[in-house]
Amino acid sequence: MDTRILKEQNWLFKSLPLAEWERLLPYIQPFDMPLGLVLSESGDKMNYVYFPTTAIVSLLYGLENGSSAEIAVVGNEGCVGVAIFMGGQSTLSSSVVQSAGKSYRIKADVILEEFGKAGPMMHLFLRYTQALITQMSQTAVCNRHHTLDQQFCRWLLLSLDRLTSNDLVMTQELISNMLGVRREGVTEAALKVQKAGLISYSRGHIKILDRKGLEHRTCECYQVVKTEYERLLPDKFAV
Amino acid sequence: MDTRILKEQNWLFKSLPLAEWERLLPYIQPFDMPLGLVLSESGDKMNYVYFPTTAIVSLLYGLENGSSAEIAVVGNEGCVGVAIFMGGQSTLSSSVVQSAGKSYRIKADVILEEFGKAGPMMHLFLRYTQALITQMSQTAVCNRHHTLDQQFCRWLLLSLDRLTSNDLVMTQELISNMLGVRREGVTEAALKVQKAGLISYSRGHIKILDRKGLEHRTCECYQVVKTEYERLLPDKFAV
DNA sequence: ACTTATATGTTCGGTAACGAACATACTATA
DNA sequence: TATAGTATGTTCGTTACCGAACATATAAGT
Repeated sequence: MDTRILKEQNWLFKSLPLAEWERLLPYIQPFDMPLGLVLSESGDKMNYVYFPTTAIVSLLYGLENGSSAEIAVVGNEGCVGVAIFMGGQSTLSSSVVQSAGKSYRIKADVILEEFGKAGPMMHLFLRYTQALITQMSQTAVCNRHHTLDQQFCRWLLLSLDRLTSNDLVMTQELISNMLGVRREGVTEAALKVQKAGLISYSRGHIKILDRKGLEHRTCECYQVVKTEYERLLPDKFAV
Repeated sequence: MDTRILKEQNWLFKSLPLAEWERLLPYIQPFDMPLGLVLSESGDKMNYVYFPTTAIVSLLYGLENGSSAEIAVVGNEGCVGVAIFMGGQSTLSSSVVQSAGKSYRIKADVILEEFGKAGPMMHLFLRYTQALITQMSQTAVCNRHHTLDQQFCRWLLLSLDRLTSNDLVMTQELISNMLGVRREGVTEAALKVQKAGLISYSRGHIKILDRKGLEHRTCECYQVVKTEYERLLPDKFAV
């Protein structure tokens, strides 16, 4: 097994100048992310910043009545645990592995030490945080104004952008938790999109057949956020 | 007219150590905020960071179809223009004065200069930004799961917390823009809340009669965000 | 092969908010 | 005091989503 740590596997790593990278390298730990793993619960003090490579993590917000909603998605373009360097130590959101895969992690104090130098890493991480803020804001507006159909397509595209394959391992039940709607609603949306020939699925496996079609069917929110990510995180897709 | 600049008028100012404060002081400009003034439009490069004292600013997100939604509110606890020090220079949200009043502003390069020292000001501003992220996230979930009634009460309370009086100057039409719903919906909500004796209003003036009642009628989102603000911005209410 | 668990499909009545059209009432100002 | 402008109130049919209950179908375990 190859245990080398590859700078190119995460956009934040890739964008670090060599000096900073070499300072961090001894502290980078490989970390496996099985589906459903909870990296942090609402209000928990966070001990690590996680850098997904092939995994995808959802930032979720829960309500008293048990319902919840995803406010952002993090893949190999970013990191989980911005609250650590933002100074709050914890967040009210919880982070859950939405798609199994690999990641790296670094202890909070190591991150804080390097971040405090106010060098390239700080600026990089802050720019990423702003991209995250954009995603959260657009999600808020999307929740208000767009249909479940559109949001379902948007969610598929967000996941797709963070994977190398066209297959998602994800039940409709889980998607409904992310989107903060009923499972039945997702079933209806999925049926429509399948009938339109854009996806096919069965028992927790979704295959994307027509990506362009999904982009056409979703709301503007997907493209707006993507464009802003590309502005803030240049060459993201050259990873 | 008294043109002295008072440190106590804005929580971020108040929380700055003296050394930082004195470095900034020469660059602080008083700035009047009339109702409806647009501080920045979506995608504009921002030239100032604004620090409201008696004014309230809404961060709004617009969609292609002309509808919009408020994603956060900023009063004398914070500042408008976090994108400047986050490194993005611009945001997709626009900022509009929701309640007329006064503020201070500081040029972007002055803020960046002090921020780059990675001292107390940086940590303060980042902690505030995290509070803002919390507010945005909770708004996203609230948009998804709570009734217009509850959101109307929440909106009143958010404004109230940033004012000294119990009177809001605000038409139902404007509130509907903020909440991203129809004006008629706001009228119905306002009627119910008025019948319950919690507010009284007429033609753009809303008087809060029973604040506790509003807190009881709104969703958890209001208190959750307030508590997190108090954790991240200690002694906020000692301003 | 049989059972159990899980994922998806379908139906039904209910409701919150929508879109549009229109009615009323207060305010400003000519 | 007449008039125009603005803010609020009311109605009606429509729609998207909800909540619950139930039906089917595929996979997993023994």
